[in-house]
Amino acid sequence: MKKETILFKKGRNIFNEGEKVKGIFFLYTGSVKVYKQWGDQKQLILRFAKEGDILGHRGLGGVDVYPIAATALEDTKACFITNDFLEATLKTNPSFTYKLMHFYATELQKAEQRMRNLAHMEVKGRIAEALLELCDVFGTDEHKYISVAVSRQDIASYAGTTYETVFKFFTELIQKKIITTSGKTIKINNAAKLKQYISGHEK
Amino acid sequence: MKKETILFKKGRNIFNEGEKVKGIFFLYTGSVKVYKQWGDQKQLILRFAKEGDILGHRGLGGVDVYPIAATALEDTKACFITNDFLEATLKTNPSFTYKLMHFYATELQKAEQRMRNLAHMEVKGRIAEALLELCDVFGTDEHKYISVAVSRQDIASYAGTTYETVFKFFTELIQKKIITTSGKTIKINNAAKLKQYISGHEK
DNA sequence: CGAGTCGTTGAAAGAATTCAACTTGTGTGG
DNA sequence: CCACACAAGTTGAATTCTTTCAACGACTCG
Repeated sequence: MKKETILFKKGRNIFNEGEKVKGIFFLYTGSVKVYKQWGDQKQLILRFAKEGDILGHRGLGGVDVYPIAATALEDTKACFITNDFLEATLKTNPSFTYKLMHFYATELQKAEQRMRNLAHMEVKGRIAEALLELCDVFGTDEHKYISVAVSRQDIASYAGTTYETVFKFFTELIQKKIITTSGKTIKINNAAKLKQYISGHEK
Repeated sequence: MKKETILFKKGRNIFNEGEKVKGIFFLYTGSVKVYKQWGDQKQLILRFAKEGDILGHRGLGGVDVYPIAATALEDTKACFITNDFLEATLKTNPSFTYKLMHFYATELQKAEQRMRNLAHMEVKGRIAEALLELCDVFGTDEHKYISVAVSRQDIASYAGTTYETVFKFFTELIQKKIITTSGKTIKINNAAKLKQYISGHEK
């Protein structure tokens, strides 16, 4: 037993928080949200992943249960790699280990950057950041719309705020023509103005 | 040039955010805060480190400047390891690389845990968490006081809140005899009650 | 003995969430 | 094809939590 390709339908859970770690995934196609739960209702989305990204690597630290959950945002194909195979590869292929270590280091930096933002940036800034991040991760289609339809609830969960707050800020942004929406997809018209909401917040 | 031991006086910066990465540090003695700046006045403390901990390892991800700063909380001795030496060790010693990778994976988990807390936990919970974390990292002296005197400002920066808010909550905790203070040091009398402020927050 | 800093406190202001209502859309069954 | 029920989208107002501001007393340093 080594690798196998699995298809996850849109909305399906790939793995759950607290579930025993069985291995890691490489995404072939599709997109995924990775998140942590808080109470019943609230979640914090840690990261969006797309083709080429690794998933479930958080299972490698100490404990043997996933500290996070992952759900497919659209139909997603992933290659599953068992722990045994992964461990064997790490042992025989030091340069792979080295690369993976660098990957972790980068992820850590990003996580800490975001930690600071969650702590000190105001909500509008965090939502603006979330939009730019989505654009960055998923890219845009031929009409400059963000390629994946992410719900406002998910944007809220990513920015660490509520659905309504996102909604109200979106209304403001649309009025100012900084973004445009069409159904569930979003277009950023003016990234520069969006970034103004982020800035270093000096009074 | 390989390793050298350096002494940092209390309050001294070990390295600054944006500074070019020169290597990493292992702490022999003392304690350190690792933080990110926000604007002029605000900072978010990411982590407290003590003897035996690694410092500056965030410099390994992609960019070659430290994404964070570190300051000694008390007189601290550290062993400095240059990048060259570190890289050489990583290349010749795969099991070290493997361990370092695991270390990163664990740090990443902790960071994401804390991210969720910053996003969804209310302030009192975050302060309570900060106290328990301090206790966990630094341990207590013979009178059960936390071994290192950390300023309330630093606790605020760790919990992502303001000095005054920490102060007021401390007053409440002291009244309820959940903690005791003596000068700048703190004793936790009732960890269980402190944890109540953290809980899963279901209404 | 001021000047200034730090610790302490209360009150005001502000930001975001929550709540509740209303509108729109969707689907089901008559 | 219409009527009704239910879910989802939209909005404003009230509430809550936290921060900010300002003032006061204590304590330290020239």
